[in-house]
Amino acid sequence: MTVEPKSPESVLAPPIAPKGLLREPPPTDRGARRRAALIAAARTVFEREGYLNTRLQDITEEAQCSAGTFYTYFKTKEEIFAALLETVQEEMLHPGVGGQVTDAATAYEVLEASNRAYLKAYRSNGKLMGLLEEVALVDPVFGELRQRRADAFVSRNARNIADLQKRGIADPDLDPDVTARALSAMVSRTAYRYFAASRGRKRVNFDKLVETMTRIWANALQITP
Amino acid sequence: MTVEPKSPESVLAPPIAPKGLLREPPPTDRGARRRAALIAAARTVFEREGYLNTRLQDITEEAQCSAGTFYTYFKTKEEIFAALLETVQEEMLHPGVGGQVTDAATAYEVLEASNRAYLKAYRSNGKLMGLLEEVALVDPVFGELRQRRADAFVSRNARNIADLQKRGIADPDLDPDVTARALSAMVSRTAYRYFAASRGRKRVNFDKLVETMTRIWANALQITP
Amino acid sequence: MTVEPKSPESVLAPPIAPKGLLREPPPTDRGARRRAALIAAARTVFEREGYLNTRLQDITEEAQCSAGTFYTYFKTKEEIFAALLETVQEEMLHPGVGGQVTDAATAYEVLEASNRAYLKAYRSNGKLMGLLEEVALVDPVFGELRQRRADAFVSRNARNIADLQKRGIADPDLDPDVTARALSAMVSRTAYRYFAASRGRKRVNFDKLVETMTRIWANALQITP
Amino acid sequence: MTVEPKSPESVLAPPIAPKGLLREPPPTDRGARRRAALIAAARTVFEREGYLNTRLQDITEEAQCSAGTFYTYFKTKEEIFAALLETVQEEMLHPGVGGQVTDAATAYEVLEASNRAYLKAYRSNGKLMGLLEEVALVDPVFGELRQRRADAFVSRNARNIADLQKRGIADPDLDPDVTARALSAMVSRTAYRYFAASRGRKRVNFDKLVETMTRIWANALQITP
DNA sequence: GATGAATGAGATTTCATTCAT
DNA sequence: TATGAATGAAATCTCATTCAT
Repeated sequence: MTVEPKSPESVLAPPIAPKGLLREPPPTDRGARRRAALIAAARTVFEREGYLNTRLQDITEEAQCSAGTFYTYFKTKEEIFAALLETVQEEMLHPGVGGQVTDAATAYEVLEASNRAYLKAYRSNGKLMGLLEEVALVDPVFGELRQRRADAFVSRNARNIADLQKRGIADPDLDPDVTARALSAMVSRTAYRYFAASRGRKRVNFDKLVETMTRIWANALQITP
Repeated sequence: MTVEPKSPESVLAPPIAPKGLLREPPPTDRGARRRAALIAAARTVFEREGYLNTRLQDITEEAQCSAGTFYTYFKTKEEIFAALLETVQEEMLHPGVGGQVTDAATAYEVLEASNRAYLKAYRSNGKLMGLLEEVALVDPVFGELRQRRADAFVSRNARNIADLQKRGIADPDLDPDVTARALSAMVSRTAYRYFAASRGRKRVNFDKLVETMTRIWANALQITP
Repeated sequence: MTVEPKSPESVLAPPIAPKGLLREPPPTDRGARRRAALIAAARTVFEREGYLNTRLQDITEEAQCSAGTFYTYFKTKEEIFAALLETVQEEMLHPGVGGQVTDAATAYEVLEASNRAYLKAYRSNGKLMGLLEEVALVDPVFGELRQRRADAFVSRNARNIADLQKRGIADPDLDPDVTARALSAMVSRTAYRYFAASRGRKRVNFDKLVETMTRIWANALQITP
Repeated sequence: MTVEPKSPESVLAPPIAPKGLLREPPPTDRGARRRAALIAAARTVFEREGYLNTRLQDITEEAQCSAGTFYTYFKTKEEIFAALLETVQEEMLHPGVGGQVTDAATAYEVLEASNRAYLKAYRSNGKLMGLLEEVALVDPVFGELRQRRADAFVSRNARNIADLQKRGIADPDLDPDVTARALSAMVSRTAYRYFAASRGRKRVNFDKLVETMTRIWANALQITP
């Protein structure tokens, strides 16, 4: 199973994605600072209150500026959320040591590394990922955006699965598309449950989580480590 | 792997759930009809507009009654949604074919029958299931309710998996809890994608879907048919 | 000069006109009363403050109801203004005894009766006419509406003038279209000055005004009484 | 009919008028250029958007300067509009041919020259004249200003008419004041319709317009050329 | 002078809920 | 019960004007 070493987590699950509808950055330093403060405030409030419950006033209060100032930088809640995503996307998309997966790795090891990277990234941004889930469900723009991204990664995974099948490594009876979607959904949804929506429930052992995800995935494809 | 034949889909994924906060049914016939009409209207509008976008006025318009009448039967949007769930829960929970799974069935066959029943039920109420997803995310009451129900079924599945492991039929290296949650999530999430959130994308062949879900599940546990 | 006896003032100047964009009347008596109260309040406030200066809150305060109630009956300031116009249009359009002008009247007498009727109507609704002037200038919808109405009457006047010219009664060197527009503008604008925009200036003798308008008009066409 | 040859159009209709509330011109060259640029921008935007629709930001954007800079030169929208009027008043008031009217001209010829000059000036600044109409209606300061100016010219015209009556040249039955106001209104309003508010309607032949205005005026006074 | 960020009063609009009829 | 009018608390958004740099 050959995988581009650049972004291994992409084998498994969709990354987040900002919107292109962002205006040019403020010319002055002060403006940049204020904009950043608003975005930080937005993150704080969004994570505390949820996207829907957040009023613009909450954000400006958190950022300690007036209501009007918000509109100097953003037009809508949607727009500041897109800006927030853009701000954090780097940490979300390159969650660690993806590049270190070597060519010599077995398919199983690649899978494990990918899952680990993905879950690690998810864990360290759990609240934000939960937020993203909320927004995607509630705002069609983000919903479609996320959909498209997810689809892209699913089809890449599907190609990989088909490739493994051709080479006799994976169960040939599985439909590659459906399987890819199902396994991606499994990982991302499980991550969501443990890291984003874990309302006061017992925490899971991270290594065990990685191992289980990987083993399920490998078993499902009938890849034996 | 023994399963209570009553609700086979419960092996795999959480059912929907009504709320206990329902008032007593209206005494008169006319009242009962009104109430039913309001619930039917609510379903129509919810499915058309989404839960959040729906205003109570939309519902009363659809039900062709006045705004005030709504309050004769329900206090809030939440309450009518709970009533709607109660109305449909029977068809959701007993999707028909469940009872046909025999004791003699192999674990694989049980799995397949369960998946088929669950997916069939999901498919025939796709919009409503999507709605439920929205509401669970948006309204904490429903979110927690759904969580609890899901947890109950996940732990039952976990027990089943542990049992299979003990009997040497399932891969002993898998953590039963995490695995149960992951595979349940996989099925329910995949169903969601294909039947609830399938915005204009190509439809999947239903039998292939059932087969793939079942095979992944069986492979994951290392159960060979 | 033959004129349809129905609405003699139409010879000279455009009538006001409401909009067709009105919703159906409220079903209950109480609703009808409230709607009427809002329109009356709107007239009061519009005439006192001007159209632009009027806030919806001013109207609801004057009508002694809450802000929300406004929206039960109207969507915008524009809409309530249209409703107001509709309410008053009858008194504005049929300002008196138009039908009493007999066939035997000379062209001069017809002119005088028309002018008198128009000016009388204008005088008794001066503030409202001024308001209409403001709205037409400020809101394109009403501007165009008024334009179209005015054009219709101007062209009728133009036909009358052309007819008089053919019959040798009016100065043949005048362009009928331009003349019709010019004389109509003269009357309506003069009325506006004296009755709508007469900010504290000395009042004019009404009969002298009628006489002068008529004489100018007659002289202009070279009709000698 | 003797007329001061300086500004013949004043016989017929009111000129535009600047305000006295203007501050001293900026000392530096750069300042003067900036101010001029702002005024030019204001004219562009006012004519494009209308006075009311124009936000100060529109003007500063058009002038390519910052919002704060506006306040270096003007205090309000009102003030920059006054400055704009001052800038254009020369071309509005001395439209060219005025001085060429000789003493030997007959009253009719004077009338025609005056009308031609006025209409020509109006035509070449149609949009601005329309703007002035809007501002006069919307802003009481400009409204009164315009009123006073108009009154001044009307009374001069009234004196002229009275003079012609005394000399037996004009119809003695006309009230000089009302007549002066009416005929002035006729010309200015007609000009407005054709040159300022001619939204897509067919254009008028300019010479015919001049001729008709003049002939109506002459006929009205019973002056035969 | 110039900049552009910051302000905040003020206006509109929505809609769940109450209440008089 | 049914009606639909009335309410009024939010929340959003605009923009003239001020001010720190």
